Amino acid sequence: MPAESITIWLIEDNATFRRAIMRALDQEDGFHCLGGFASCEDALAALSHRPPPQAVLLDVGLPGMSGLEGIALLRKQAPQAAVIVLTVFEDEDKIFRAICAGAAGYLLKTAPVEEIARAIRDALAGGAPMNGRIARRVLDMFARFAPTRGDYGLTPRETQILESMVKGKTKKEIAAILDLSFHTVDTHLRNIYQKLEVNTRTGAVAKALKEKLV
Amino acid sequence: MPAESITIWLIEDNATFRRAIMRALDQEDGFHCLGGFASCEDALAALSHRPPPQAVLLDVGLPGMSGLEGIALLRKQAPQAAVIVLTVFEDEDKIFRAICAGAAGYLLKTAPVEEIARAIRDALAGGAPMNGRIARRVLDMFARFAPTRGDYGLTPRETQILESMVKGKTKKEIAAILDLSFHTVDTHLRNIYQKLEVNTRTGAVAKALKEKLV
DNA sequence: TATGCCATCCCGCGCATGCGTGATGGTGTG
DNA sequence: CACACCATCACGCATGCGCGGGATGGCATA
Repeated sequence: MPAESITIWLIEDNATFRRAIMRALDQEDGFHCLGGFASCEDALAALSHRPPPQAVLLDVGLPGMSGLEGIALLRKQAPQAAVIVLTVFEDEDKIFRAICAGAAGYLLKTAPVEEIARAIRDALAGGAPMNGRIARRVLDMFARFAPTRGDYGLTPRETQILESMVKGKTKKEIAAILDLSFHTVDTHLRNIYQKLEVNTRTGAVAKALKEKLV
Repeated sequence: MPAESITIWLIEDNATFRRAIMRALDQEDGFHCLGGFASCEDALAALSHRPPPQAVLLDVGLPGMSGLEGIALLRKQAPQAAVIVLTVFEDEDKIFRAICAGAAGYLLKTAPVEEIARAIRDALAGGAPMNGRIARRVLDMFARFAPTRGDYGLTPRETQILESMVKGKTKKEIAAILDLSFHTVDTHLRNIYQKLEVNTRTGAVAKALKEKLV
């Protein structure tokens, strides 16, 4: 095999589909599909006695080990391999978890072979190939993460006390840390509760963390 | 102008670059670059007496209003317009904030006109065009968000109670909600504290939220 | 059968918390 | 000069909480 050819493994339980993809990729210029596995377990076992590939195409939704776990394990045993998820699922949770597990790209199974080939090259070049709709979903998820930085008009002192509270300190401890009277802390706390529209420290901490105002 | 042509505005302070891009895009098939602005303020003002375009190319790092704020305002006044960020910056914070503000895509200024054109079509088709490196960065950021989904071996019941606790409920309230004795909730709570290695409800809630185990 | 693990329930002590109701002084704005 | 807002401090009371002790029954696995 020529030095510049890209080594690929494919993990996909449907044997027909697997072979079809492997053959198609192998015919693409510069690709070498060296491994076909029906499950993540098989691929992981192979990693112990075979050199890792440069890219792994992984179908999530396999029998046995969840594909999501699979990504994490593959990434651990072959960190330099780019794991590209192939899936029929488009729901946010799956996408999110795949990305968190370290997937380098996320394609739909409906993608033509040329797109898959392009994606592999892209991933190895440091990119993150994604189907357009998937990419949009990722951005949407992202946008939903930090938008709720609500401003409740907390004063610096109140923010400071809220921070200590998030760390699990009691009023007495906070008073000691900030060199204040217990009563002062108490008053600040009440004002915080009012501004955050809560009436327990638990509620305040929850709101503070959820809305990232600490 | 033909019905199927795509209307575009460009916001870019460098007049030479702006005119070059506008001309180039206008020559692309199906594009109509109708507006060129030197600042977000100008574009926003134009929105009040001109129909919004389908896509806005926006250079962040402009004088006056920050480009990041600009995105949010544009999105508010012309929600249906796809805002694509054009930038020289590749740092995570800028990318992150642009995305949170609602950018539909993120391109580098070094991109050739064909790529820009493709990106606009992609964005309008519901995609999220991104430069490959940018996309990778987005995924990296994402992965860094939820890495610590630690497993503390909480039982279903304990998880359930932890959830209520995060909502700010007292032990008595939780008991009522789950139709349990107060004492039962108390015991579960103690077990939760032990497993999470905390000793206050505040600490438990903080840990639960930080590590996303709710 | 024994040994865990889980979910359920019970009592009481001491301290922390939430809240009502005050007060004082500083700072900045109309 | 009021007025608002902030930071500071104070007392008391009812309730909630953390924790030290218990207990029972169910359901697995060894």
